[in-house]
Amino acid sequence: MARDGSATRKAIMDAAQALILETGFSAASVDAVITRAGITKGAFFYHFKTKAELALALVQRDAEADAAHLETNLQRAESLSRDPLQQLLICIGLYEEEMARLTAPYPGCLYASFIYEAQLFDAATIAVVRQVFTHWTQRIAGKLEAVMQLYPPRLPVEVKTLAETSLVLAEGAFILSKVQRDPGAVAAQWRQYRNYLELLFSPQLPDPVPRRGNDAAGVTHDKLDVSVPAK
Amino acid sequence: MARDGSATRKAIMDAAQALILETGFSAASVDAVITRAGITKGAFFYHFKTKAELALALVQRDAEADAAHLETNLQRAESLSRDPLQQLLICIGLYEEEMARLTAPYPGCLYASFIYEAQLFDAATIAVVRQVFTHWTQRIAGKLEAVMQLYPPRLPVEVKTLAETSLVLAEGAFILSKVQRDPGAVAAQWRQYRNYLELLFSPQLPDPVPRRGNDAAGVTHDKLDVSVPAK
DNA sequence: TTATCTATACCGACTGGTCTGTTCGCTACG
DNA sequence: CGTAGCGAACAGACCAGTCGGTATAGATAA
Repeated sequence: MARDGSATRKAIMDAAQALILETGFSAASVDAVITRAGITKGAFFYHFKTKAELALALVQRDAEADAAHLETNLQRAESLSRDPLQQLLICIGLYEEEMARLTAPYPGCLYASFIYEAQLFDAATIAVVRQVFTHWTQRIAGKLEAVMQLYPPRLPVEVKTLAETSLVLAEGAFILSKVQRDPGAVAAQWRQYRNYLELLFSPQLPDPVPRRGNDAAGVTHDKLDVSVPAK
Repeated sequence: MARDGSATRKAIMDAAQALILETGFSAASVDAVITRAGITKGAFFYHFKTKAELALALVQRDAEADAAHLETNLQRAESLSRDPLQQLLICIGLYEEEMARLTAPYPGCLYASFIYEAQLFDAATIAVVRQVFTHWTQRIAGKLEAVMQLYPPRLPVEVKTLAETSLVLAEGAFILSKVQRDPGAVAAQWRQYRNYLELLFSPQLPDPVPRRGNDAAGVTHDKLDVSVPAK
């Protein structure tokens, strides 16, 4: 089957993505990528005219996957509750669950990786990253608007900023998890965002939690009552 | 004055730091650094045996500066209130003010930059980053412990995770501000952390804010009544 | 059925340039 | 005059990208 190059193309992109998350874009040399992918220079430059073209293809692939992922989770959440606040909390909870399921390779984000080497990329590549960010923000902000119609926030907040906080927490959590080599850190930070939204909007606030023992060993992370099908 | 090389050393480090935040470590070549610093290869390798040694020196310098910065802000906060919760909120507010004062060069964090190129650095350099993170976390967590002794949280939280959220928000906000080219984004996210802590712990919750006009134009960011001396 | 042709998919040696790091020499102070 | 501080040329490794060539699959045609 010398006729289908899509597998090779995918192998290149997968190898490159993993390498970039480990070493950054500049240090992920074409030689290193092709070694990891098990192919040669010829194959690489057959599929991508330049290394920059690979970068663009990578962010575009991630952008589409992430957008689709968000829609999936939002739709699941919307089918599980009619209340906008609950929908948002469930959606965040779904992301939390997914991140809690992660194990070995400490996650990372290509967008952040590229942004910290921003000068290396052309405007189009960076534009994709910016577009992903604004799309995510607007999608969440839309939900937050609906929430605000129903529940006045206990503190003055801008919807846009509050929506961005979800992005910010995710990106920051990736960094923390890499530093600590603890994939669980990401889920824990999603949980903080859920807490924040709940405290801001939820009409009936939970009773204060009685003080536990001296160290914070026995905190109960109550599970969401939503099971996500393995895809 | 051929006898004092410390100025040259500082020039190298400053140029390198700025370049690294723009392009990443690998792309910040020694040639680019010395051009920016206005010196030559000889001077560079007189002060730093290798490029890796420069990396270590940079994170160490930042680590010391950040630790001192945190102590300053904590002490200022402690002198302004006797209540641990207020102290923490004031301390966060001080960071928020400083970030709000930033303008042109969208801020960035050397730690995050290094972490996304982690494989390039030796264990000692990464260890410094990890140490900065744990130190910050423990310092904030200590304060949070004192807060919890007085005010039971409205939701179950781990002090460590909650302390890490401050770090996570800061790191994530740097990324957001770089993507949006908006230095103000960092301050806005610090504010979210203040909100979260207030909602979690403050015994008298503010009244729900009445819904404003359709767009979120007129949010009042009430100023802290604390002025920070220009250092 | 078999010979020929063409486009796709890939190989691997090679090139010009850039990278980190070395070497040596100059100069100005103590 | 000795050495701290630095300039300038150089060395060897590595980089992205090129190019002539190969293998295979299907279309065409005899």
